[in-house]
Amino acid sequence: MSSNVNDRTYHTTATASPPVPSPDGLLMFPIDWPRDSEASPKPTTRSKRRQVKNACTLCQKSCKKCDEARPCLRCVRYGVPERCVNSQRKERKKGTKRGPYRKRDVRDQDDLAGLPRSPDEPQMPPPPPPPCHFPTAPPVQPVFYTHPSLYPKPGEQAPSHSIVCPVSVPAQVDMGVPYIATWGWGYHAYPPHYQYPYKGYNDHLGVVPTQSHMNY
DNA sequence: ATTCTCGGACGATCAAGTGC
DNA sequence: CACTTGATCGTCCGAGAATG
Ligand SMILES: [Zn+2]
Ligand SMILES: [Zn+2]
Repeated sequence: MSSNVNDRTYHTTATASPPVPSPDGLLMFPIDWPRDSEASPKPTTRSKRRQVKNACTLCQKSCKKCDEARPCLRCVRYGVPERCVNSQRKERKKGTKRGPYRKRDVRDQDDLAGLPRSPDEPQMPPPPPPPCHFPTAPPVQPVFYTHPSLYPKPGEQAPSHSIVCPVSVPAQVDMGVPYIATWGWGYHAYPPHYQYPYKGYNDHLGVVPTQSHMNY
């Protein structure tokens, strides 16, 4: 046991702080995710991780935190609010036999753990693969822009301007949206009909270009 | 150093089982 | 019927790999 995973102390005190060097692009910025309503004064008490009921497809694909709003904060931050849609949830299986239940006070006999509930109940032999991470990303146009209204019309000159973004954006963007990061407070915008100008862009899993992809 | 991938812990949901 | 149990499904943390 190298790092006790039960020891997770979610950053309950991470509110209104400067950008932190986190590998997570979005969370590098002081997005004040409401961890738990009653944030205990002591960071020693682990607060429960709050999950949204339904992440958007892009956050889901990136295995990153979403929020209830549509468009979600991530999509807004990355300038693709129109692509922020709820992911589909599949219906739960019905008709599965479960066998008799145990009572609360008789559990924790520690040898009961792992034993089948019923002698004739095979209880889930093959665990399916984890649902996280789409096998393949849906085809996305490798383009990026700040807002659809900013698209030049097809045939126009390639934009050499840069559009100021009111919020700074992270260096790492792993959500499945086309986006170009900038290091500072502005970023360039390109209309969808332009070719992706960067090399090394990995469209697989919807990865988007980052600082290292920029070479112009 | 920075970016990206993804294993798996954790949380939410809800049908099956239980008791009245 | 309401309540409890626990399997299932989904979210997303964060370590390690990959890349420049
Ligand atoms: Zn989202
Ligand atoms: Zn979204």
